[in-house]
Amino acid sequence: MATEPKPASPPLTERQEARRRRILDASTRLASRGGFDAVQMREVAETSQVALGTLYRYFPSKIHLLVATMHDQFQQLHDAMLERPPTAATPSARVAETLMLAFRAMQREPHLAEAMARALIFADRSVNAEVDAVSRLTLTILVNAAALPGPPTDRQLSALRVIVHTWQSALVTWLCGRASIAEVRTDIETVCRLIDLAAPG
Amino acid sequence: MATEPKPASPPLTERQEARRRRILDASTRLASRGGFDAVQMREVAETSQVALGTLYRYFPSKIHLLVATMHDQFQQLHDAMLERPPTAATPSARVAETLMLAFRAMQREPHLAEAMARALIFADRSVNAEVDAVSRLTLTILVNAAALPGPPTDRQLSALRVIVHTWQSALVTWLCGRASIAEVRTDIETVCRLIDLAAPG
DNA sequence: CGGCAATCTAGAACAAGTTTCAGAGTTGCA
DNA sequence: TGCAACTCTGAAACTTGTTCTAGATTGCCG
Repeated sequence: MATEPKPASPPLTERQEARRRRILDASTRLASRGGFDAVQMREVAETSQVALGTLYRYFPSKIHLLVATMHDQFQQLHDAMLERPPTAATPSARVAETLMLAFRAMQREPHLAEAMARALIFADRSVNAEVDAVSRLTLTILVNAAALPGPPTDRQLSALRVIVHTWQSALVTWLCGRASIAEVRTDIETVCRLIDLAAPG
Repeated sequence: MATEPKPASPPLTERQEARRRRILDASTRLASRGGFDAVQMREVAETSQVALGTLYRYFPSKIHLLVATMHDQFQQLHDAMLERPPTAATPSARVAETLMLAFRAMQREPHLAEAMARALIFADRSVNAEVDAVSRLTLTILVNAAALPGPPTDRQLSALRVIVHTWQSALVTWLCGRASIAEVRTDIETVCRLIDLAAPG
């Protein structure tokens, strides 16, 4: 699937690591301020003290940059969740709890959420590697949250994929004012029932 | 919700109607050829024999244009479905049947599907009116397909929203090569179970 | 018919993503 | 240390979506 020099990329030097971090931080800051449109490549380059060409060497497009930003944010979210796992009684309720927690985090930074979510869903094939990374991380978070008794079955994995789709769409729909929080909550609870429904046996 | 001059737009003259149709046809043709990127506003204008400024008067952005194109295509799909309603036994199976039918139509024109789907999910608030129109049409198609005994309940409407979200996401995921047809089918069947699950009582 | 208001046309201009390039700076390595 | 290869910088150029302007056309009303 991945044709880009992503998997076997050479290890970065310390300065390069620092540059990458500065870029991601600038992206996050600009996105938090004004959303997708406010993340302008020239400004990201300037803010992170890097030449435009260098920015494009690290992230080959604005979409790549924002998807990487999302991955970065999700990792922080994941760490936070490992500290405080969901407490609800059933797998579906735990997944719903986790998603609503994530949703509330997004509500706190709606512009950032908008920028990342739109980049993620707008991404085309050239961003597959990065999008897959985010998907895998998301799935990991949800599998952890579900805390199923055994390893997830195919049906449960399908249910989780559907849940992720729904969560992403609901997020965008809410961000665009086409759905209320109440509808989002309802839809998330609705779709999370699939987990119990897909229980083995 | 709608702030644009959409609801009470004055009736178009015959020539204007013809221009609009030429534009939508050009958009469809270009999208079928090369997808989202191939729909270039200058080329749409040229192909449809209309000045660039006029194109922007009819459709205020590329996203507006592609969402309108999707609406146009769905209306044709809807007409086709009224002719041959789904035949499966349960509401969820009928909805799944309809969605897979639509999915197969998309497979026949993958570039067109990509262009429309990406425009739809990328659309921001300024396109709300048009996106809502497509959502309403989609929901209508599915409610018809389900052929529920009574009017749909809130839970069933929520289930249908989730199904639409899933269908759209699955479509894009498939178009980007991030999921196989088999996964798409599985996920659609998975999510359609929500309809039965949400049966009243 | 004459004229006004809206619409359409052609084309330039602008904005932001992306590419390119020459030269300066770094790094790895013998 | 010295050099070859790679990386970074700064700036200009290019692409495509979008806006603007000036002048022609159209549609309509008296």
